[in-house]
Parts: sequence; structure tokens; C-alpha cells
Amino acid sequence: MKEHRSISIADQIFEQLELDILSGKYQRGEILSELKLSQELGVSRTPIREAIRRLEQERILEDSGRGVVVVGISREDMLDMYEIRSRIEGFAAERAAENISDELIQKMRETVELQRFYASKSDSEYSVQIRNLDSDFHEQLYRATGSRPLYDTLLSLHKKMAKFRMASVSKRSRALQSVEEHAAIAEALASRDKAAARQAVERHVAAARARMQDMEG
Amino acid sequence: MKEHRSISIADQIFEQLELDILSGKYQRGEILSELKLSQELGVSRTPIREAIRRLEQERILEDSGRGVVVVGISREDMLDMYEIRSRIEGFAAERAAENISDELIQKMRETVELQRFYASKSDSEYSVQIRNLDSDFHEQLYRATGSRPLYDTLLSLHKKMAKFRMASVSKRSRALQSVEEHAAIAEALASRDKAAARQAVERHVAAARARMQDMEG
DNA sequence: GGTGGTATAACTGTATACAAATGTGCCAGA
DNA sequence: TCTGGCACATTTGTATACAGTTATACCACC
Repeated sequence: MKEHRSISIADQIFEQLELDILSGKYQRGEILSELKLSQELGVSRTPIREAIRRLEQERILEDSGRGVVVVGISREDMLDMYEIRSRIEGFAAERAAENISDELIQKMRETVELQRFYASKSDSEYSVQIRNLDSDFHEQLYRATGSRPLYDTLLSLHKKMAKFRMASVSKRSRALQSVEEHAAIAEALASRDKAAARQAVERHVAAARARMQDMEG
Repeated sequence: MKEHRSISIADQIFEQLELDILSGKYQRGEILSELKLSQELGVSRTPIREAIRRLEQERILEDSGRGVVVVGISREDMLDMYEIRSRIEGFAAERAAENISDELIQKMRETVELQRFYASKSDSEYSVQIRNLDSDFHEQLYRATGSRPLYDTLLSLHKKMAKFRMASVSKRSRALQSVEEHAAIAEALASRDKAAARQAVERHVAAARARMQDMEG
């Protein structure tokens, strides 16, 4: 949904900080100062400030009058985000089934194939690729809805959840399971079957939630 | 949820730009340059940039390689946002019924009383107050859930919708109707009745959507 | 008159400078 | 030893400076 422009320093800082916060490197309640960050990261305060403002907008950081305080997300937050997704994402799937383009169907199938490939390998070897492809798949699903609010809302939730999960390693069996759920979604969309798409997505979200719950619970 | 800190220039710029975009003053597709904005508003580029970054994060502005392009929201987007809210806000009401504090119940009742007062006055006289109180009420409802994801997701949607609606004037009869729906919600929460709270909220969202649809439709 | 190339203007990204506010620590005095 | 006050260090908010990039417009040449 955006391709041009070379990645600026501010963008990189934003991504890095978001990851560091959501994956738990910075603890909840910790206070970050612009100056310290700029020294640690070797850039001036300007890009740091822009990244911080964006993270504040995402409610991952919060202004504390004196520096920003790390809010991050908790395990409970994760469960609530699954609750929200379980109530929206099925609807999004129906929309996607109505509006998806042939090109996007093709792309989603390719994404699933790549996922199958990496997921079949030994455990944590391609974990980065697996995670990225999972994000790609969901981005494509949300894009297929043709609805900006659905895209924005769901992508924002998914992005946070994905970065949060980065702290934990997932087993290969779980990855394989997830891929097959994706495959079912892609095929339902390909046949433009609203009901099937909804069901497949709802099953996927519920299963993902269950996987998370008995991973650390 | 945030009280301290005097409102900085950057914050004001953010609020102003967001309002100007969502209320339609800046047209979709229009390109804004930092320099022009800083000259028009009489401040340096720094606070402008921060406001723009936050608006980009909200997906109201988008980077175009050369200045930011106004995205804003459309009538269709509004309907989709109602769809999303209709699927989450009832759940949020159940949560609120479980977790709301006595103080918050009191506050919500007061908000409703104030709304009743202003809504009973002649048409557009107190429109600003009515709108602000509507936002207050929903902020309180979302806060009562005790869930950060619910709060963030729903407040973000509501804020956008409220600013979008600022472009249009609403009739007193509609305002009165809305207040009574709020009152029903507040009373359901006060008796901590999950089912009633859910029903009242779902009715309110559906009614608000209907009001919007036959206002301009 | 049309076209290509170059100078220039506009704009963003980053760094730095400066002012105002606020917390901290040290020192003096009781 | 404890307390009050003052100087200083730290930090944010805003403005400005500078570099690099890209569009644009104009002029020369075909």
C-alpha cells in the first residue's frame, strides 16, 4: 500500500523501537529520554522525536511530562486483541470474498506456498521468514476487503501482535498448522465463497488464540 | 487517561489539521507541504512535522514522496466504521458492565445530564458542547472496559467519526434521541447488567448509523 | 517551432542551537 | 544532623541551518 521512498532513518528508528518495546526489551514503565536514545542510536533527536510521536499515537508509548514511558502490551492485551479480531475478521473475510481481485488471489496462493516451504524446515531456522510471510498473508487479506477502515484497524492489531510474538519461539508443528489454515482461507477466497471464507478465518483466529494460550499459559 | 502537560504547539497543530482534514476543508488528494503549512500557521517546521507523522500513523495523511497527500475519510469509510463498531462495541459494553467503577458510573450519569440540558436548547446553539459531550460519553464507556485494546480501537474510530460529522449540522430531535440512548446505556452499566448494556449499546450504534444514513443519503 | 540540457527553485530529512521548565544535589546555617 | 535554598544539570519544545534530491522552467540549439 506504499512502495516508493527509501526508508528514512526515522522510519528505521520507529520500527526498531516498536519491536524493542513490544518484544519486551524495554520494560513496561521504563522511561526513555530523547537524548539518551539519540546517543545510543547515533542519530540526532529529530528522527527520534518523530518515531516517538508515532509510537505515542499507537499508544505503545505515553507522555509522562518528563520523557516518554513505555506502555507496551501485556498478555491480557493480546487476548483482548484476539477477542476484537474474532469479532471483525470474519466480516472482513466476507468482504474480501466479494471484492478480491484475481491478482491478489494469485499472490495469496504464492504466499501460502512460500509459507509451506519454510514451515516444513527445521524449527527456528527460518522463523523470520515465517513471521514475515504470516504478516504478508494477513496484509493481503485485509487489503482484499477494499475497505480502508477494516484494513487499518486489523492491520494495526496484527502488527502489534506479530511483534509481541517475536519474543517467543514457535514450534514447527504450529507453523504448519497455521499455514494450512491460511491455505483454507485462500481457497475460500479464490472461489469467492463468503460463508466459507468467514468460517475459515474465524477458525484461524480461534486456533491462533488457542496456540498462544497453551504456549505460555 | 492523560491530564498533565500543557498543550504544546505540536498538539494544537495536530488537532487542527486532523479536524481540517476530516471535516473536509482539505480535499482528498490534495498535497500539503511542510513549508507552506508552517508559514500559514506561523510556526516552524518542527511541530508541523510531528503533527504530520502522527496523522500518517492514523492513516489520515499518506506520504507521497513529495509532501503528504490528504487521504481523509469518505462516506463509505464511515459506514464501514459503523460496521466495525457494531461488532465490537456490544462486547465492550459487556466488559464495561463487569468492570466499571462507581465513580465512573457517576461521571457518565453527569455527562448524560449535561447532554440532556444542551440538547434541549435550540438547534445549533450548543452544537460544540453536544459534540464534546458525546465524545466524553463514549470515552468513558470505553475506559470502563478496563481493556486497553478495546479503548484504543474504539476511541480511534469514534474520534475520526466525530470529527467527520463536524462538517454537518445535526437536528435537535436527533440529539435528544441520542441522549436517551446514552441514558439507557448508563443505567444498564449502573445496574451492571451485561446483557442490557450490550443491547443498549448495539441499539445506539445502529441508531447512530441510521441517523447518519438518512441525514445526507 | 520543437527538443534537450542545465540552472534553479522547492522540498524533505537530519543535525544543531537555543530557551524555558524542572528535578537534583550540594552547601551553609541552625 | 537536619533543613532550606540556590546553582546546576537534564530534558523537552521550538526554531534554524544545511545537505541532498527532484521537479521545473528557461534558454540555446537543431
